[in-house]
Amino acid sequence: MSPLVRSFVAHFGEMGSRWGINRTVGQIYALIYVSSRALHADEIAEQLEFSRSNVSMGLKELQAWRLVRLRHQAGDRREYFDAPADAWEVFRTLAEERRRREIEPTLTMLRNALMEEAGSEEDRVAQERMRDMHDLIEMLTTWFDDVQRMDAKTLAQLMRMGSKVQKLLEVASKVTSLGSAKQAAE
Amino acid sequence: MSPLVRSFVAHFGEMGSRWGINRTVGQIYALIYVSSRALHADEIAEQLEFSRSNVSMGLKELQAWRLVRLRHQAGDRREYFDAPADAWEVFRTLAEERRRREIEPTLTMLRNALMEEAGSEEDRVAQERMRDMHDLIEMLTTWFDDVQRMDAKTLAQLMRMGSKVQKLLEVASKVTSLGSAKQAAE
DNA sequence: ATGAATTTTCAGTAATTACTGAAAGTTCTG
DNA sequence: CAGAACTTTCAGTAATTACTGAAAATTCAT
Repeated sequence: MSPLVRSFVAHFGEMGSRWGINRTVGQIYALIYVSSRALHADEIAEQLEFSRSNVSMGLKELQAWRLVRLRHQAGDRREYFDAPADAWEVFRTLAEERRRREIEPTLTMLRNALMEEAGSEEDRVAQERMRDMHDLIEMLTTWFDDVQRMDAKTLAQLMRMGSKVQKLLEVASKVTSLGSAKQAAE
Repeated sequence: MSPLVRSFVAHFGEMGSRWGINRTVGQIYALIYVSSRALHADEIAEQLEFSRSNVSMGLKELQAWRLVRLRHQAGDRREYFDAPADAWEVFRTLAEERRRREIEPTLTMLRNALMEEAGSEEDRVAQERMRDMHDLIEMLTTWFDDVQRMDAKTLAQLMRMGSKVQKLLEVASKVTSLGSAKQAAE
């Protein structure tokens, strides 16, 4: 492993452990991500100096996260793994998985809590806070769904605009049916 | 603690441990967040059945994340803690802290790696992947900065629009100087 | 200053999580 | 279908992380 790859892999190990992902899994992913070709488990074990079984478990987890893909090479029985190179795709996958694993269960818990009859003033306040949290999460995820549905071009355009979109919205509101009366008043 | 609060606290404990945050810290935060008034460390220790010192450490960490605020009550020497109730503010704080702790160091690492001379074809490919990742992260954070600078009204409007913003952008591009030639061609 | 009330630190221990090697399982080839 | 090539599982152990209680430090009132 070159020093370049080594530092990338090490950094991802550290970062992985700050997220729920464990260090070795982060390193395995990093190695596959920067690699120009698909790798098989023995190569990974050798390069990172992990046991073969550790690599096996790590790959299983990365597959569960859909961050790596299983590949087969003609005339070779071993399983090879590579990772999508498109960073935006990776980001999207991560977002989807986190949503499924963390966001959805949280929303379910909050909804259940909000269905309960508040037994006290304390509970009433608690429910109020939970409702705010629920509504924010729902808004953010709905919005993110919409963003995902946009094509890459629109998205890039929107991002490039940044806060200038504010101006655009102001203008837009003046030409929509709702805005026209307001425009006349101004 | 009512069953309502108990389940909220328990859930946050679980979720905390999936993020880098440890379980007890998650529970302490959850308790403070849903509470109608500021709490002091002994109350928290008693309610969650943690040792006083564990609570002390947890509060220190939550303060470092800027998720709780230290308060003083007149005529009481103890330190009370509460949490901002506005969910959007909480989200923003979390995003800022994660950025400082995780995103910025990652960008630094990537920039350093990209300054290095690639010593091999393998390194060249690795740098290419790192550049993609760097550019995506930078785009997302720049964009997020812009979003943060928007006022709440614009933001809500933008979110409510969701993917309909695509139509708006199409229209906008036709009335800008750059878009006018394109429009003529169509 | 004294000491009571409170918070923090930290060394030791408990609990959890990660990792390994050996064994079992699977898949393919001849 | 034997056995070679490869992957997975899992019980045991190592490493890490979390938690506690005792002691030290801080803060404040008198």
